[in-house]
Amino acid sequence: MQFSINKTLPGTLGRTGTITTPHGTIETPAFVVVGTKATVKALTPEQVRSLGAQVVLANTYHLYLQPGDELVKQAGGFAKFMNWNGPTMTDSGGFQVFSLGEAFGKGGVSKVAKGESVIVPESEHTAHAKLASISEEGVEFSSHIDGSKHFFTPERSMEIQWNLGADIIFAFDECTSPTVPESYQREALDRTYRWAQRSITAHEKLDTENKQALFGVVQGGQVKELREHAARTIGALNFDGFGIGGSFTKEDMYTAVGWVNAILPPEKPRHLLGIGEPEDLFGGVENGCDTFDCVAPTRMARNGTLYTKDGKINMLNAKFVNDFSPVDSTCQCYICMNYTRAYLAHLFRANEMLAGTLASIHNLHFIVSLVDTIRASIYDDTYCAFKESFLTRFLKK
RNA sequence: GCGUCGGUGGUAGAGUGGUCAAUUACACCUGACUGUAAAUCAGGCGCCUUCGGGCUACGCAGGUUCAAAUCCUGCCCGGCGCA
Repeated sequence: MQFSINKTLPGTLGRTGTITTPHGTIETPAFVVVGTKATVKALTPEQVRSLGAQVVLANTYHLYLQPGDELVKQAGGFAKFMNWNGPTMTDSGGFQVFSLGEAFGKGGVSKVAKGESVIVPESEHTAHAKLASISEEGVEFSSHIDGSKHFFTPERSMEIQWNLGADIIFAFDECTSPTVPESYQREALDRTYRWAQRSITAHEKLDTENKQALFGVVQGGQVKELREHAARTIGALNFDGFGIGGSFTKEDMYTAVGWVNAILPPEKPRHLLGIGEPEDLFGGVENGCDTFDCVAPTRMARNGTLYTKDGKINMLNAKFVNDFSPVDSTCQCYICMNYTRAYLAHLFRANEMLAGTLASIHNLHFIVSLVDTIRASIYDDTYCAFKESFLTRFLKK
């Protein structure tokens, strides 16, 4: 993998660039489409391609459990397996340490916290039922599919990701919950650093020809000192790029990302893990992130929420039943050119599979082309004007 | 015509004297969703309310009872059986 910076966004950490992988290039900033189980839910790869996506990200944990990374290896890697002819990434499974561990069963805990800090005092921090438990060696977890026990280590994650065969892979990290105290954040951060070193060592043994790029993951929660420490230490390791992970408060997300990217080596690409609501992308780009992935566009789509330039709309709302206008009258996507809100509303109400497909095409097109436009606006020197006009309209109530 | 079973909220269908404004499901209304345990989840769903409560409701009309969706009588409507 190679990365070149093409232009910078004056007065910010933002830049445009090109990532060259063995399976094609990624013009950055770019939105990475999530295809967890080697499928972008509800879509064919042709649809994913034609909506403008450049790169797909799959998940180590999920593919390891089903159908198994050995089988994916036999298939020629997950890209070939799913018939995606383009750049790919895999997440390390580190996020599942969070979602199946500390966040398990807690509907209110997500990686982006609402409002003030949700850190609970150490004294009130008690163990909850969960599917994952962490030790220095790695993470023991129970399969959410059949309850069987498994053990992930940095070495195992590297091995699985090698078998899955993505162009860009991530070091095994611990994504902490926003509900844990700072003392734990610190402990987890140190462990993630040691896991990063082990990930590099393990990957070097597997990938002797340097086919896969390995990105280290910067954690540190919402604490400036920890974030900066992580950026310095992880940034000093021999990674090809970096992922910024963990939990944020919505308001502090961009500043936290800025702390990190001010320190990370600028010549290496940075991926903001799991972030991707429209309003978040601007903050991410300005603060030096090159790529983003997020399940929001596809999950929201399947659940009936669609992006429009005037904000999100819920297609299940009664008012759309006889609304024969397009989802977004200014959108050029296949859905907006060919279908009405009333039709989408009907498909959702009738529980037809096509609802999820059409909505996913629209939402992904919306996000992917939003980031494309952000990129273009940096080249054109119109970024600030574009951001202003987009956000004013998108966020107005 | 006789007999018999049954008529419950938008629908299906529980309930068979008080704890029933009525289980449950679906439908309907609204909200949530950020490295996918997710085509998922949560709340609401008779009318009014100063949120204490008040009012009207289980085919219709009467009656028994302190108390009826629940018991009795008549009527109306539907299924089935016999003529």
